Amino acid sequence: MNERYEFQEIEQKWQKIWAEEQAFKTVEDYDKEKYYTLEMFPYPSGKLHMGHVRNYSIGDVVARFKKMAGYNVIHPMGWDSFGLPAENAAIKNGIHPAIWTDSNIQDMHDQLNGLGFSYDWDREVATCKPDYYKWMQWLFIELYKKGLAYKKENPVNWCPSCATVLANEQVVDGACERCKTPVTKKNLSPWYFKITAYADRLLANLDKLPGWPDKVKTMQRNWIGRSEGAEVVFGIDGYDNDLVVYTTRCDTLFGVTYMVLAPEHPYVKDLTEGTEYEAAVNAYIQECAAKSEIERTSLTKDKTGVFIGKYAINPVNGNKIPIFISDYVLMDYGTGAIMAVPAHDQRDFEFAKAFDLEIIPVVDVEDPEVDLNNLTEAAVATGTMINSGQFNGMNNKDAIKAMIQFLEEEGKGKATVNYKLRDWLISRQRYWGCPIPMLNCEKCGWVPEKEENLPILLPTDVEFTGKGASPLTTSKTFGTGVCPVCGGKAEREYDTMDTFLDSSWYFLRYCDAKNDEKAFDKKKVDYWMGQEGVDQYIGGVEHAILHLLYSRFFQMVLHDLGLVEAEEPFKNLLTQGMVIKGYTDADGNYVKAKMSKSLGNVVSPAEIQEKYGADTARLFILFAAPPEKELDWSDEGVEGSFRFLCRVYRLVHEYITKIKGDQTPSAAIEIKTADDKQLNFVLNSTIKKVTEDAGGRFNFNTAISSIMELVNELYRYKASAEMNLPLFNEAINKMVIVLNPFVPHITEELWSCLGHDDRLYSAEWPKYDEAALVKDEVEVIVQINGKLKDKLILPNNTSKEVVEETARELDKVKEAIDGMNIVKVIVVPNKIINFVVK
RNA sequence: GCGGAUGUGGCGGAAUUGGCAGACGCGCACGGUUCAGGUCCGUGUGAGUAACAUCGUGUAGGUUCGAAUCCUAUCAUCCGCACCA
Repeated sequence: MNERYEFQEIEQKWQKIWAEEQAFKTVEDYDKEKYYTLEMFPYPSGKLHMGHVRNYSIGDVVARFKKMAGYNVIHPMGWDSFGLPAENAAIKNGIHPAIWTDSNIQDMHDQLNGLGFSYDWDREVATCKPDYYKWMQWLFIELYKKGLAYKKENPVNWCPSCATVLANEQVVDGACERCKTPVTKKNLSPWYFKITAYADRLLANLDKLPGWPDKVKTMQRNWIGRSEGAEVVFGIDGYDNDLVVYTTRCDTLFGVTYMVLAPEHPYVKDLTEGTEYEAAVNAYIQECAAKSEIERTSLTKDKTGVFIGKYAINPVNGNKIPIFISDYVLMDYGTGAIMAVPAHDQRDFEFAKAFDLEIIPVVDVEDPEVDLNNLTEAAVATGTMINSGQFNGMNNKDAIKAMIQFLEEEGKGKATVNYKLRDWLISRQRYWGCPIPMLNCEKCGWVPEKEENLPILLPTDVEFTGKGASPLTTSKTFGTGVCPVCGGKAEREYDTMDTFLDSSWYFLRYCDAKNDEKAFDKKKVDYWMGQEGVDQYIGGVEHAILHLLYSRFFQMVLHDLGLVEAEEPFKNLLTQGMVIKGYTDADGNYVKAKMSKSLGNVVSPAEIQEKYGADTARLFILFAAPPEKELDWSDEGVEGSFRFLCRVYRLVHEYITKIKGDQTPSAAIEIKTADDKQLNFVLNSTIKKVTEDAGGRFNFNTAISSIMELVNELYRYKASAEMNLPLFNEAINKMVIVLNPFVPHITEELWSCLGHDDRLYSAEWPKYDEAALVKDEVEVIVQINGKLKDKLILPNNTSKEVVEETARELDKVKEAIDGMNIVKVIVVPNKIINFVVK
């Protein structure tokens, strides 16, 4: 055994051995209980960052622990390898995206191996490879056949910088989620997935996911945005069509004093054409269209709009009320039209004030501060109905139901449910993505490609300019195909798929990654996924809505298609916190922020690995904070972790010649002295703690701290007079095993040095001895009125009576109760005695 | 505005069921080892006091024999959503 901890030598040695021995290869064993550990696969940018290292270190501990605990563990890794950076690199450097991506994958593959992660590389997938995207295309067609994919012309979100459309979910604060460029509207005819058909199920199933963080579930609930209300039918004076609005406040129908349509509402042209209002209305529509999403949503205060010269008729009282258009009404929510009740809706109130419109209160709210005749803001509290005909006197909550019933009887409305969730726009006008396997035939219209013609390969004769239409249109070979229905000439779809499709089912492909006949075998997927999906999914919270919602949608669809058993993809979800680091800002203040190149507070995994080794990097990351919290990077902390590993290494080295090969079986180890007893106690409580913390609650920081306590105890013990070598040996061996999931290289090395021929990666997790955890003597806290006064050392399980008797004899207790009345004595055996005195 | 979280030493954090607040690590101080520095080993380290007392988990109340933990109010910070009718 080397005297010094030569981490680089050790790490390389064991990585080589693991590869040679195929240590992490997993095969289906249908009789054995499985455990699916999954970390979000990376985009192959070429370099790992600390966020990756944290994500994968957490996953690796889980995988290694569960394997040692006896599960058949699947722990795969792959590449989310379609996407814009590759294409941008191609535009900039003239390297083909495939070459750029392949080389990055190779580099990152090596970096992951360098950190000692226990992946089964036989299951590796890369979404940009034809053997993966063939099945992506197949799945697209399956969705199309089910009526879940459709093409529709629409004004869509367009990122001028990325030169592509974006899904609703990819627009953040009116800007492109990726490049922050303000999004504009463009009329296109993209493909959509009908995710709204699953809105209710996506919402309801969240209640069946207790293993997900509330934060993520709440975000998804808000995003789906279910709201219960009613559609109300208004007539329009001098127009044949009815005007349907959506409202959650049916109770306020008597308070409607005007109507508003979205500027894009289809009636607007009809209602104003050839009238004196046409010019002003068109001018306003132009003005709105020119505004970017940011301008339209950020200037929230000032309400604008135009009267269109027509009147609607209130179905409950026949009142004629003016119709306006305004951009505070959105075309893509509800019906694109609203009934305005300025007395009870703040937005309507602001608009009514700006346009000097009538305000009629219809709910006498339970708020003494509100003067209904002189409102300063909308009155939104609950209350009693007024000015509402036969509904007067009702509680307004009840009036909602009564009003809906009334409308339904009159044929003037019905109860409905609305969602904020929109259908998923999946077309992208870019090259580096999966081609959409659809053809447009002059005779037959849009038809799916034949299955035997899949995959539709990405052409290589394409120009990358970053401008204009989809790059696939520049290929001379790609565009024409044969109509699978009539055999005539058909034109291919030139757009590619959103890369979020690729990542919506990759975890299923891992279960059967090499299948070239199907997307995956159902039996294999059902084994690994089970009834409830991936056992533990780990990744950043930034995917709370996009990826995690899309994947749930996909899984449900595939479940409905009979392709998989599980209805939800991820049983348990852990969202790890960001890696942050302090730095001094321009004003000289020390602040903490997420590691980023622009702030200059980045620590690269490579430099840490070179200086201290992969084990130290992993240990520090796992020790410094619980996984779901932010991780504050500290260079001193890293050194502390390194020191700990040196300390462990030295301890083994110092005693290696004495304990190596000791064959005393655990059962034959005698516990003789008090020191022995103490060491045995610490050893077993550490095993218990690590088992619970690393295997159950995933609090790796406390698991590691308890192993540190064991090491400290071993250092204390070796100084004791009568060292019990078999016990010491046992403690060191078990310490090395429980440390293994966190720092696999050094522990394999020490295990081997200790004379074992087997490997820790396939070792059995140690059990703790309950008997060793029972102490002969316990410390009992003595309190007077809840304040600590003294401590008693008593035999374990001393009766309440004896505890009280003993405690009364203590000087400090005598002193405190002298001349006082003992009101009550509370005794919790083995823990505490409290005298309540007056 | 709505929703979700989080507030504990000089710092990262622990306290899993209401029962010794501050485990473990960093930092700092002192001692040993060393020619010396570093390493390593050991001791100490919430405030306060000569020592006790006492005070102490954002703030103010409350429940309880007993509260970091439960309840009410409030402040601060972070995150998400946001003209969703």
